[in-house]
Amino acid sequence: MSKILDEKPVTGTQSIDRACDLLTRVMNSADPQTLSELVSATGLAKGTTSRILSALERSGLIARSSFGGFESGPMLNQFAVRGGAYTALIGSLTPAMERIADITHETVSLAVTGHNGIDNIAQVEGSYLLGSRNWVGESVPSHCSAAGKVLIAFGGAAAPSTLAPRTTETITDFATLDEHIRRAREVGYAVIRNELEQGLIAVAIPVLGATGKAIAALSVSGPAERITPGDELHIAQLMRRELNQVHGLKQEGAA
Amino acid sequence: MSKILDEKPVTGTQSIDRACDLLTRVMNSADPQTLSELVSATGLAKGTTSRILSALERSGLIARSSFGGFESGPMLNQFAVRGGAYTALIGSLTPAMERIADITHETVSLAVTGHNGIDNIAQVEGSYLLGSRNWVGESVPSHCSAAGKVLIAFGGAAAPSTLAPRTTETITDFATLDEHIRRAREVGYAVIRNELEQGLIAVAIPVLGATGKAIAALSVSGPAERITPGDELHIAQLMRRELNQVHGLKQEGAA
DNA sequence: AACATAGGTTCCAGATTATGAAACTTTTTA
DNA sequence: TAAAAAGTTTCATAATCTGGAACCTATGTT
Repeated sequence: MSKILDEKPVTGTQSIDRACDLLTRVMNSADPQTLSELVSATGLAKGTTSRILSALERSGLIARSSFGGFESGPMLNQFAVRGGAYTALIGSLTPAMERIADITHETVSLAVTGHNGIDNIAQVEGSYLLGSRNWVGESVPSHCSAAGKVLIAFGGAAAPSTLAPRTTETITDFATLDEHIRRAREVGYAVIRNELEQGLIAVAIPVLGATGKAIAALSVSGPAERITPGDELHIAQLMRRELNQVHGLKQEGAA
Repeated sequence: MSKILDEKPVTGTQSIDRACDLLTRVMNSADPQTLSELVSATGLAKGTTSRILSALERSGLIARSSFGGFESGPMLNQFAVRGGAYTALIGSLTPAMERIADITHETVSLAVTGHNGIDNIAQVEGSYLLGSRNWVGESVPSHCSAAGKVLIAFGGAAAPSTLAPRTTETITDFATLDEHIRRAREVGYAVIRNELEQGLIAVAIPVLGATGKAIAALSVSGPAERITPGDELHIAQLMRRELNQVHGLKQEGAA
C-alpha cells in the first residue's frame, strides 16, 4: 500500500525535530522524565539525548527536578502563569458559558483546533451529578467530537486523514463524515451521539472570528438519557443566542 | 579584560540553541513576530530562520497567526491551560497570601527563581490604592529584590554574576550583597529599600521545600511612607506565621 | 569497605546534516 | 501595473551533529 498523503521528506532540521520531540514529551508528562526514559521512548542515542536536553535546559525551557528527571522549565512555567494565548478568548466567553450551564444544567465546553485533534481549553460544569468530567487540557479526535465537526465545517480545522473508531458508532468512512460536515454547515451546529463514548451526546456551534472562520467551538454535552435528538436544535439555538450577546465577537450563521 | 566566568564553549547544539532562541522570542512577545523581525533580532540568515520556524511550527510549538507572523502554538497554549508546574504551589499559598494582604493592606507576591532573574508567579492586591501594580509574569534581578535575596540566602537561587544598578541605592558590590545575604540567613527574611525602584520597600521570607532549600519567596511590598524599618520584622513574622498554617509545606527557620 | 550496577556525561573521528547565498515565489505597496 | 518587500526553496559546501565507547558518580550490595 502506498502513502495516502505524499509525505514531505522535510530536511535540514533533524536535530531540531528531535529537540521538539523531547521538549513536548517533557511538557506533556505529569511526572519528571528521566534521561533513560526519554532515550527508550525516542530511540535516540544516550549521548545525543543528553546533549539535546542540556541545550533545552540551558535555554530555560526544561529544568531538572530536584528529585531527578526533567520537567518543564521556568520559561514554560512563566509562560503558563501569564496565561498563554487563549486567556482572552476564555475570559470573554466564560460568562456566556456559565449562563448556558445554568439553563441547561449540563456541562459546557470550549475547544480549539490543537496540534493533533481538538483541544479542550475551558469548561463550566452543569448542576447534574452525572456529567462530563473535567477534561480541560486534553485532546480528542476531530471526527468523533461535536466541536471537531463544527470546526471542520466552518474552516477552523482541516479534515482528518484517518478515522480511528472509538465506539461502534464512530464514523469511520469519509463519505459519512463529509455528509455530517455538510449538514453542520447548513444548520450551523454539529452533534455526536455515542460516537466518542457510549452514551455521550454533545452539541456544538462554531465561534466565528473576524475573518468569518471558526476560531473555537462551544459545546454542551451530557448523557443520552437527558439529551434527546429533539433537544439538539434548542441547545444549539440557546448557545447561539448567548454567544451573540458576547461583545467583541462578530457572529453570523444560522442555528 | 578577560572573561570573568570561564565561558563553556558548548558545542554540538548550534541549531537547537538557535531554535530555542527563536522559540523564546516568540513566546515572550505579546504580538506575533514576523520572519523579518526575527531575522534582524537574531542575525540569522533568512533561509535558516524560515527553516527553523517551520520545524517549530510543525511540532505545534509555534503557529502562524492568521494576521501574519508567528505566535505561540497549540502545544504551548494547551500547556498554559493545564496550568504549568506552579499551579499546585500557587493554589496552596493563595489563602495565606490573601490573609496577609487583608492584615497588612499591602500587595503580597509569590516569586520563584526564573531563567534570568526572579519570576513573579502570583500576586494578591492589598486595599491601598497606591501599591505595586500587577507584575505576574515579569522578572526582576535577584540582587535588588527582597525575594531574590532570600532565595539566594536559602539555597533557592545562585548568586548573580553582575550587579546592574536600578536606582542610586541598588547594591552594586558583591561584599555588600554578601552581607545582606548573610543577614537574611540569620534573621530569616530579607528587605529592599529603594534598591529596585525609588520609594519601593519589600520584605520577603523563604518558602522552604522538603529538602530544606527555598523553593519560592513570599513578599509584602509597598511605599516607603507606609513600610518603615520598624515594620519589617513584624511583617516577616506575620508572613512566617501564616505560612506555617499552610498544610503540606515543612517550614523552619527563625523570623 | 570494596565492589557492582545503573544513570548520566564527555570525547572524538567521521559523514550526515545544517548552512547561507542566491534564485525563486508570493504578497504588499506605490 | 510595476516595483519592492516578505517569505520559501534550492544546492554545493563544510561545519555541525552524531553515536559508540570511555568515563564519571551516585546508590545499593555482599
